Amino acid sequence: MKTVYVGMSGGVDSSVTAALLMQQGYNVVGVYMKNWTKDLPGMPCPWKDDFQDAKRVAVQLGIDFKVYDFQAQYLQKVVDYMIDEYKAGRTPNPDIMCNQEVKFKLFLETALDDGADLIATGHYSRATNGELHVARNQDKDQSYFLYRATEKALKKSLMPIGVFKTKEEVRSLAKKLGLVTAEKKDSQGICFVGKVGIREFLEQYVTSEPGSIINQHGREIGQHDGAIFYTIGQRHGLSVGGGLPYYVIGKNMDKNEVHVTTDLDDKKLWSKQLKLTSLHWINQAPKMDKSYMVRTRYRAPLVEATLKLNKSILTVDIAEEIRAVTPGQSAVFYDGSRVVGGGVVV
RNA sequence: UGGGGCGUGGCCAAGCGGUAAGGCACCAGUUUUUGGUACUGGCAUUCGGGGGUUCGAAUCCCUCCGCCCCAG
Repeated sequence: MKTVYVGMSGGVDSSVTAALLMQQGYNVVGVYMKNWTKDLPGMPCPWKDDFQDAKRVAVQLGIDFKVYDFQAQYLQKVVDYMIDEYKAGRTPNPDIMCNQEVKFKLFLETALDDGADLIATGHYSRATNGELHVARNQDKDQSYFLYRATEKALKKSLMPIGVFKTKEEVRSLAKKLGLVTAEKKDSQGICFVGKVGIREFLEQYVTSEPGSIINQHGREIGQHDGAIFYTIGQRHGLSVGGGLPYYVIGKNMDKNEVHVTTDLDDKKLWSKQLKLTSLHWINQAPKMDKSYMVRTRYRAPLVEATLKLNKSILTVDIAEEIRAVTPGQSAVFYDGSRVVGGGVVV
């Protein structure tokens, strides 16, 4: 009998994951990854509740339960990365980094050393034969966040939630099994900070100064309180009114300027070509003479693209214009249902 | 100082005698395991101040205040 260590976050999905694997005959061990426990002003960290829920489900299922304390590594690999990226004027995706460094590396290695044959997570995605595929539930598909997992890690990973067509099925199964997390609300926001906004989080770690907001004609139309807080395509939070909404089209970190436009067709708001770095391919590198489907943000519709590699930079020509492509964010390629890999927008 | 124009919520802006459109911003919520987007809802008992005419005024009259433009 194979032993699977299931990452249990205290949510429905990972609860059902553990239950399903038991039914499938695995020896299941539940693991709560303690990644972040820090309270922030006005928003206590929900880790204790989540931990309790994970533990309760483990007890309900009658499986062993462990806690892995990854706080130090999480801080270094995910939080520091995130803060550094923001400081550099980019917009990072901490959850992708969390999957790459913590769930499918640290957790995997720790579990294997601990006696596991495999690990499992509650992701809406499918890991089969070292390949990563989209979830059957197209709406919830989380493969975007997983493109930096390695083939080696995927060979050791199970994602049983990926076969469900709807979230309702997962919930009703949880209900049928009487799991205490059956009705728990989906989590959102940065995985570790909970509902706190990114801005409130950043304010704890960086100092910022007021700067100019410049419109498409080069006119200063207002002041912001730190260019670091803004990202491409953003509309709210500028506090400048009068006529049409303003969208961020760029930043100048040296001058601490935020550039905006009221023109929805502004060239700087749309891209037909991307430059990617930090490339990561899962099975083998994509072919340069073939077209793939790509998305530059979670849940965005897939668009056709062709790739061209020179040195370590991948140039991607897209079939249609994509709005607000943002440096620091990831572009992920698909070949049918299979995730090919991707890279980070320069 | 003369001549003209304007002053409506934080911003832009309709209304020009019948009891305050709309947009932006903001706030709340929905969607969402990043950021962002989008969607829904909320948001002026009051129209620069004061007085008057009228059944009734932001809309007419008087006056004061503040802007803007053109003159000389």
